[in-house]
Amino acid sequence: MNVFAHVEERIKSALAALQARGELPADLAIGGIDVEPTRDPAHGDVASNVAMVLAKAARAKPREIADKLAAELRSEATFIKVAVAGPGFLNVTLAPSMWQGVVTSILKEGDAYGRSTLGRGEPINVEYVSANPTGPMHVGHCRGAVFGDALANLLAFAGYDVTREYYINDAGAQVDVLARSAYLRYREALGEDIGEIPEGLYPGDYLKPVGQGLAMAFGRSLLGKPEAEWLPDVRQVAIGDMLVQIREDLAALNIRHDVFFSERSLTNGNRDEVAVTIDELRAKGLVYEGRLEKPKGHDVDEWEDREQTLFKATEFGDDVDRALLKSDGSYTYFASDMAYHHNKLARGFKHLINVFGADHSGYIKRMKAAVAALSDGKADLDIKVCQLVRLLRAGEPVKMSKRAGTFVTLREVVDEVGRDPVRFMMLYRKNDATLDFDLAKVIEQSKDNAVFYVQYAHARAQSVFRNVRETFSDLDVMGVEVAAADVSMLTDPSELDLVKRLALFPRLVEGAAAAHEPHRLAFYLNDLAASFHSLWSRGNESPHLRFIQPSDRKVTTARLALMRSCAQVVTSGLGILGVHAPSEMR
RNA sequence: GCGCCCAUAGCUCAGCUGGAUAGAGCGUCGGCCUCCGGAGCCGAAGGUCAGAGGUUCGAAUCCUCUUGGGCGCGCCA
Repeated sequence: MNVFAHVEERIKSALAALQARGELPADLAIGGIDVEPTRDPAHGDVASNVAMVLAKAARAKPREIADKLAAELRSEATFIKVAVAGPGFLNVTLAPSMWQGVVTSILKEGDAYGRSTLGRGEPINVEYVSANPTGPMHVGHCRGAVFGDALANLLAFAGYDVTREYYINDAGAQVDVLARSAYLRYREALGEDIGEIPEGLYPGDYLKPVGQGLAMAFGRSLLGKPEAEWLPDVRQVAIGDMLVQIREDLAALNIRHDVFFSERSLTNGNRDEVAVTIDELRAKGLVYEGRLEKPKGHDVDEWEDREQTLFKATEFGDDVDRALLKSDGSYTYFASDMAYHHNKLARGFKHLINVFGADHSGYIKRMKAAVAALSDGKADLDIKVCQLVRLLRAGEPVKMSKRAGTFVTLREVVDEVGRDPVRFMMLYRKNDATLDFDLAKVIEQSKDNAVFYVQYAHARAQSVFRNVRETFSDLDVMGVEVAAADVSMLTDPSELDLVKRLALFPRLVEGAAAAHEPHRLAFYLNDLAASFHSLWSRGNESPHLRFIQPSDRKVTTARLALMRSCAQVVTSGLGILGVHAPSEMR
């Protein structure tokens, strides 16, 4: 049961009643109504702005409408107080049974509590990570990976049919560099002294095993041949090895993708999907041969003013038209990416989400333009940009240089601080704000650290479940006696405070899913844990508020029900974030 | 030069797509362990929401400008 939905429903039927009696215009457009928790308990439990929103269209004063609605709603049995306040807020105080009933429904729904039909089962494609397959994942990839994964979880929880996708950039010049670098390691594996790795090739040691693997597979057969003969084979092996490693890195973070989509596959088979896409755009009159102006204020060496094949991105809000072919006639990355999105649309996705790193933010407009053009405006693309992560250790920046091979890998970070803290901290911030990630602080188990704070709440609840067996040996915490507990015994303000927080969960899930903002969940869980810990401490001061009351089985059962529903929401919420809810912290 | 993102308490950040008196954590100061886990709880101090206009019943939130930071700027990916 969603209490906010319940109130909204009652308000709407009250409006209908007023319209039926002619007290409000019959053709009044009902929209934009908010039903939200009050910030101040003095305003009751739930507040709505109905009257203010409808005032103009109804040509009446907000307070007048609110008064009429209030009169109508006072007969509602689940409302114990309906008041009009301020500029025209409708403040509703609910009967305690409404709140207590939340506990019962959480236990009834179990891990389905909070799930939503917002997505109506519609397919949605979330593309994230998509790191170049030229090396192990480094910390820079970490945030986008965790964000995309949590967002995908959240959307699935909110009723979407989610496909998690990784775009493999295996067709450009970078993978050729990878192949050359691997070939060098191959020669090294066969005993040759390769000396310093030349400028422009990847120096990392991670390619040594690739070289050894090539030596095993090909023996000396690739030696002394021209590059054109060995490069495709070496490239394929190297990319394959890199992808294996990337999947392992992702698995360490509990991340998995449904589809790994190869850029090369767009042009590999009988059908050149890039050409098809460009033809389609040409048929729409969106492709032309032309010249671009040299960008101002930015040093572009060797600018060559030449005619090229361009996509009319400016017709869809981009700043300039974008090139589809390079000077050597091959496709630009953007052309391939358009074909890739054309492919997504062809697979039936009308909702697309791409997770980008901050360094790709300049790419947003052209990508949105591409999807708008390809789908004739019928599909939506949301691009979530994850800002940079500053890696610190005890306040000092960790120095990284990709050239010197001293960049910190994702695996190193996960191994050092653990999966749960990494995931939670990456999500405990808006995606478009920069993030300081301090390796020393993240493992401190204190309130500084929201992960442990939230997990601790769950562990404490589990601890009570263990302890209760000593008092009521025949009481099964997970059984029907608790599920059917008399929740009307939950009357203490701090108990109701926790219940109200639990009641917020479904509403929060919908808001976070609609906004594509999983971080809201992390903050919610922190607040929920605070309510829980507060209630717990009340028991330290007032023994009659402890969960286990040896002399009162009914009260104990009711409180166990509350604990169980809280543990359920913590588990569900952390689950969406991909964080484990432990039964003990020791 | 242009585009995008950011600016909220001493510090790190929320603020539920425009709601009522702007909230947490850390830090500072003061309290709470004979019993369900003190990795916790309770309280106090701390604000020109960068600045100036505008939109309206109502703005930290939306629009314009200014200031100060970050990222990016034909054929790289």
